[in-house]
Amino acid sequence: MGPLYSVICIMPELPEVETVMRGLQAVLEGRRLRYVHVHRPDLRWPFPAGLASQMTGATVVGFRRRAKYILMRLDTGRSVLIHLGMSGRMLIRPSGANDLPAHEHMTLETDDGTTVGFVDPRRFGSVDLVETQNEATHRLLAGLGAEPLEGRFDTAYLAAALAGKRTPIKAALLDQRVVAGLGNIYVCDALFRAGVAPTRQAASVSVTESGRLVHEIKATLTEAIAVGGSSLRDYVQPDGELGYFQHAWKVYGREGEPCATCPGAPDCAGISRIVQSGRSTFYCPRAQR
DNA sequence: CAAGAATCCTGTCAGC
DNA sequence: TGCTGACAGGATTCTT
Repeated sequence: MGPLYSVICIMPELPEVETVMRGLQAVLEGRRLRYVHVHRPDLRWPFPAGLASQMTGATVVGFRRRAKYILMRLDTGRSVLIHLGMSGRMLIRPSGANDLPAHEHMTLETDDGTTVGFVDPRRFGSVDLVETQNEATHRLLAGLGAEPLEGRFDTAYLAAALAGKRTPIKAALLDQRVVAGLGNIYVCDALFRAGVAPTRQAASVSVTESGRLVHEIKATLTEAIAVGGSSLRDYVQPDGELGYFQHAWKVYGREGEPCATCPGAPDCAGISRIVQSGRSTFYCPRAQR
């Protein structure tokens, strides 16, 4: 792992997926795939039958993101549905390349000689094929909640989704049926910025607080996407890594550090870590109520 | 029906 | 030095 990962292992959430997708767009859109190969039978699920043969010879006509899924649309009327899981990344390299990188499970080569490799050590990622016109009905996409950056995700939507929920607000925001694309890192940071304690029962979050959460979720994601876009030239790092970027989380991974909201306050013990639903939550018990 | 636990996987790191 | 075990977590599946 390079210096990008020195702080903590970076997981792809919505901003990372968006940035990876834009990077794929830059190198693949309009290109014909002259070589496609899968190097093992499955990731999280089996690769669909005939994946490589259905992609080979096709031209990539566009990209779309839904939650943490990337849809690569082909001129055959089919889309390739990609999820990066927890450790998935895309590596770009010149064609004719040497050895297969470790954990590269799918390799694409375009008509201009660019090679794109899907690398995923933990193999929580997935690849599937879906008819482009039926994308929204795919089993992995059909039940997803609102896109957090779209207008449908507003105060009224979130307040309605939280009403009656007995689960902690942290768990509710991680539920992809409520809002699609948030992961542990951005939920922790958005809750901190909105001043809402992650332990609060979802139904106890007021409409006003729902509005603050909506605003901070959008702001957190938008800022991260901006960092991802601006920090990369053509979205490809010198080492070929695509779409990942450094970002300064306000609370995630910062147990014991001073809280940015109440620095120096005698009753602020800094950022705490607790476990909710088996996952780490980072927050400030003083600043978040 | 809802909520939480178990599950998949492997690189990393703390502890002995 | 090298081994072992804990840990990280997205999303599905299972259990309560």
